[in-house]
Amino acid sequence: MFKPVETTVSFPELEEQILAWWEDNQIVEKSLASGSKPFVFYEGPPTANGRPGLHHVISRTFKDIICRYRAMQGYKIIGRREGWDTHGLPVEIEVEKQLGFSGKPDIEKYGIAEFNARCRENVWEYIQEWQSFTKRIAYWVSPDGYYTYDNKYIESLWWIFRQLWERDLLFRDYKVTMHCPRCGTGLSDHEVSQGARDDVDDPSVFIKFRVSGATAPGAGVQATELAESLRGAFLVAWTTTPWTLPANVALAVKHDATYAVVEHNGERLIMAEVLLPKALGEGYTLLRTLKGNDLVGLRYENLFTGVPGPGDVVDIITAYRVIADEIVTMDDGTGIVHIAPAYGDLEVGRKHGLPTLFSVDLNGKVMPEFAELGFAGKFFKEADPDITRNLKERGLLLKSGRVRHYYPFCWRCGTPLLFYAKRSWYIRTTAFKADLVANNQQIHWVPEHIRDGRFGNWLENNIDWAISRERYWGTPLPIWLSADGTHAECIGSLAELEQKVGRPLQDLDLHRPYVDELTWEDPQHGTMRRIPDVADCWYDSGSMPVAQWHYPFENKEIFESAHPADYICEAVDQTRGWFYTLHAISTLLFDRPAFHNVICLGHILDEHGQKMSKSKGNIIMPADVIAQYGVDALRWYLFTAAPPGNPRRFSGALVNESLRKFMLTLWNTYSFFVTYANLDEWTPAAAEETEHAPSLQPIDQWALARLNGLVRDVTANLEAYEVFPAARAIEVFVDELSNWYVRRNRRRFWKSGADADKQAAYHTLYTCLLTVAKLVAPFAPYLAEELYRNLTGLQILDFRLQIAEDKAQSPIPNLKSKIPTGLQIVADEAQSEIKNQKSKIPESVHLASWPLVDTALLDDQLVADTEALLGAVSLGRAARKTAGLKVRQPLSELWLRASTPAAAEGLRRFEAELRDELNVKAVRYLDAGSDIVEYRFKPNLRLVGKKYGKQVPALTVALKSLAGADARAVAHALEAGQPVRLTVDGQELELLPDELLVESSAPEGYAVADSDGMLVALNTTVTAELRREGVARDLVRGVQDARKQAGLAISDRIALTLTAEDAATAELLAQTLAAWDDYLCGETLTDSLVMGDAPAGAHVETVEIDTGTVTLGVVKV
RNA sequence: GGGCGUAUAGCUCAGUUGGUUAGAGCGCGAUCCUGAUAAGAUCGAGGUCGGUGGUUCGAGUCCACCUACGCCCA
Repeated sequence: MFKPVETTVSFPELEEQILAWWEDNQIVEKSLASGSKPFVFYEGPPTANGRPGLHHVISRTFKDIICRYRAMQGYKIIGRREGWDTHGLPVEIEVEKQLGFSGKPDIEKYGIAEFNARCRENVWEYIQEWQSFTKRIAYWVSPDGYYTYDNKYIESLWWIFRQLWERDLLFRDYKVTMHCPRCGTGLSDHEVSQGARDDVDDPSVFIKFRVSGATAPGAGVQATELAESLRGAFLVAWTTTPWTLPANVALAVKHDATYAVVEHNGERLIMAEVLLPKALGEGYTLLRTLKGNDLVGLRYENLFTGVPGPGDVVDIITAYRVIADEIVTMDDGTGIVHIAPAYGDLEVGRKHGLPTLFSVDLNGKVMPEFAELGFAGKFFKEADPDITRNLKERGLLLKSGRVRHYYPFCWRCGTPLLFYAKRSWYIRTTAFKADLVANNQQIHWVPEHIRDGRFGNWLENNIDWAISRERYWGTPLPIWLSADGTHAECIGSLAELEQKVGRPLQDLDLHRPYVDELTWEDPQHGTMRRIPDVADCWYDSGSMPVAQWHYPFENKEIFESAHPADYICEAVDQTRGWFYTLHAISTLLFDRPAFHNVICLGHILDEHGQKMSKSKGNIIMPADVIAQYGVDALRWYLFTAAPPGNPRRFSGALVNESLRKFMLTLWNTYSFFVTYANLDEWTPAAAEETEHAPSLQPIDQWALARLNGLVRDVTANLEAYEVFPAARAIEVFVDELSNWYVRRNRRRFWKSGADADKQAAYHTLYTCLLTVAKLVAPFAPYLAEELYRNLTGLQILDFRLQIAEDKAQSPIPNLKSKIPTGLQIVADEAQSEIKNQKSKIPESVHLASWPLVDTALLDDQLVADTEALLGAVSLGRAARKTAGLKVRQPLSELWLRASTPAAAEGLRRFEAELRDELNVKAVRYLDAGSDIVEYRFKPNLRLVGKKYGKQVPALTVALKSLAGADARAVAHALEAGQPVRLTVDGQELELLPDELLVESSAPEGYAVADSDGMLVALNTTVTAELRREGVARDLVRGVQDARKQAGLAISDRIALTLTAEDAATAELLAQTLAAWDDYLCGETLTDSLVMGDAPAGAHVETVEIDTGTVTLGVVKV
């Protein structure tokens, strides 16, 4: 007995009920605690200061499905817990907005302690929404999670810093940031893009740099000779920022571009040949040309003398030379680019070993060192004319003008921004580039192209990781610097810090400003103070494998068994975010990857392919979709819509399609099964008795073979983290189960009695449904649970237990409300007996075992034969369509030709199915012996192509020209499995049977359809006898329809009256009934059949037969 | 500007190592089937597989270049 199942179902309601049941029975907790073999998962932490969106649904469902799958396989999932990213600029900006702040000075005034306290609260702003969302989408993680602002978490981060420090991997260098000289703060990329304009009026100056005649160290003889010959010539560079010229240290050329030396107004100028006309117009004479590479190493006389940064020792010999770099383009200017690392070209400078020189300070003022030149103290933009005038006076200005172009401004105050090289802390990842690349090769990426594409390239072009941020709400860098700036220490634990400051710090909040207040005296170097920077918050999340366990201070065993992860999953934008930081930290600390498998998700777009954003108003909230269609439909859509790496367009309509196409199909099959199983009082115990029983029909064997093939394929795909093909395979199976197996076998279920054949059908369908429920469990956890718990009998056991408990409590229990309609339960057992039965079955599908393939039931040949059968059925219907013969009209014969002898063999096996499905009396096979058709041949290109190559076209022609007796002879040979000799281009070839494809013409007078080498021809002659049989079937259908319309139960018996509208119809009716009245009565449960008008109260319907209308009257008896 | 990805029917998407007539679902039109189904079947309209060139007996598939869009970086 099963709980009755209605075909109408509200999935959102069902899901809410199951959710409540999960909670009442601690299913999540039990699942989290289950398993033995370890499987390691890392939760990539989101920030809870925004609301969860669809992109969170997709990443969480893809995380969830793999964890569920592994749990069902008996793995103990380590790290299946919440994680929260709590630090960083986005949080600060949110709080700044709330407080109406416009920059760091406001924060300092407000107080760092209060500001950070607000940040700490802000990160939990939507935590409740996140938690209920997580629960509702059935993302099963332990709420006992990690969060990055926790003191313990930070202590682990400090430990990592210390490891790096000891290995000299933490260092200080310049970093170019966008800096607002008025606000005195760096700006994030986001802020910069808010204030950038592309029509800014700026100077456009062409500067001459005099070639000194010397060369940089390491230059060869040729370069030395060239330098000598070019002595006194000018390299011409172009800039829109003359204020950066005092910081110039090099000139860059493009290595493979052509440069010209020209005579112009009595001077020799050097610049890119293609840009000569633009820069100089007409008045010049070409002297010679050179490649960019030839110029490399030339020295020139510096225009000004830049100032080294405080504490820097600069080796000036490395400056004022020509370098070749990829940043140089031939788009505008002169093809020679002026390089000032301090103000934007830092990477170029680092790559070529150039010094960093300054001329403007952080307030945007020209430094006092330039006082003699008259522009010291000027705001940098205002120094432009002075510098230009100075160069003009010295004869170093070729020409000057104005230009409109892109330039960034502060979004708050409108001040032009400086590109400014500031002191910054770095992790020396470049020292491990080879290891980063090698370890990446061990990672299984889905999709694969990320490994050597986006991620691989990123690693190949690795730059040191700038780790420090001049901000407030973040992990404080544990570096203390002496007052004289020469001594630094990195603290690796709280205990060490306590020792330094000489007092316990148990109650210390490891954030600014509290850690900033801790100082100590160093005997040699004076007071040690913490540097003010905090860590890049990507460092926080990338360290989570270590820090989430407070390693190495606690949980050593857990950590050691939980690194690397077996699986992680996030969207593609994390290649340079979390994926990279995990990988980098793991490689530097442990020399191994942080994860073995990763699914990299594409972005979710709206239905027009636009990014979802607040400003466009096209955001779809997950809660709305879930309320309408349910979580499973949404999840199923996400798994089946597209491979996960692709971007996907989203709309509610698409989710609805998943619901109708997949979920309802499965539900209705399930409902069909339960309805009839209950009528027959069939139980799973009966199934065990008929296992492998000979009464299994071929179609049962097919269903079980298909099912086991499905288990095999789904398992293989999930093993490879290929969720999309796994889900699609299930979808196809469910469709075939419903629209082939159930449709073909309905009669076996509703016939009376309980013979072995019926048992076989129940056994087969039950096995398919229960196995599918388990396969579906990781994908659609609610639906699977409902199916599983009813099919295993657990739901009924629960009802019985409920009744038994109520009876024990109250002598007259009122149970009606608790039992579904239609369910008869008599529970006389003791509670202990029911509990005993329950205990034998895992209580939830998510605690059940993943299905194993029963290889004995696999039968690829049978599956292939059925596929051929389905193809033949489809062609037969098409042939009927063209002939205008409905399937209800029986026909005498069908001719069939398969594409290969093997396929023909398979079709013979299912001849009965084919006859029945296409309603024909006989199936005949077209072979070489039947000469009603002409044969044609084509090469099987897949085989022949590789073997014969260029001869293929000639072979095709030769085959095409075969006709008549020759063709028949070839067909004979192929059927006998013998090779065929054929002369092609004067050469005799021997073609094997597999290498040819046979086609044939349609027989005369038949309705024909063909496809892929298979042909079906129907004899369209309808004899009087066939016609009567057709009419009988029309009548049956009409009566059945009338019964249904009259609202009769399936088992109700009726009295039937029939009236024809005219004589011809009456005649046909009479002839039909003479032969078919038993059939009609039997099919429709008719006890009495009377020709004549319907009695009063009868349900009346009409049915059309060949000659006219017949009126039916149906009365229940 | 660079890297990566995507481009196939009106829409959403499949398309195995290159192979014979490029598919599915939705939508539209028509017909049919049905005592599980909110369903199903068949047919039809709808494709220069983004473009150009190349390799090959043969290209949606491989290569080069170009175009559009997306993401990341500069």
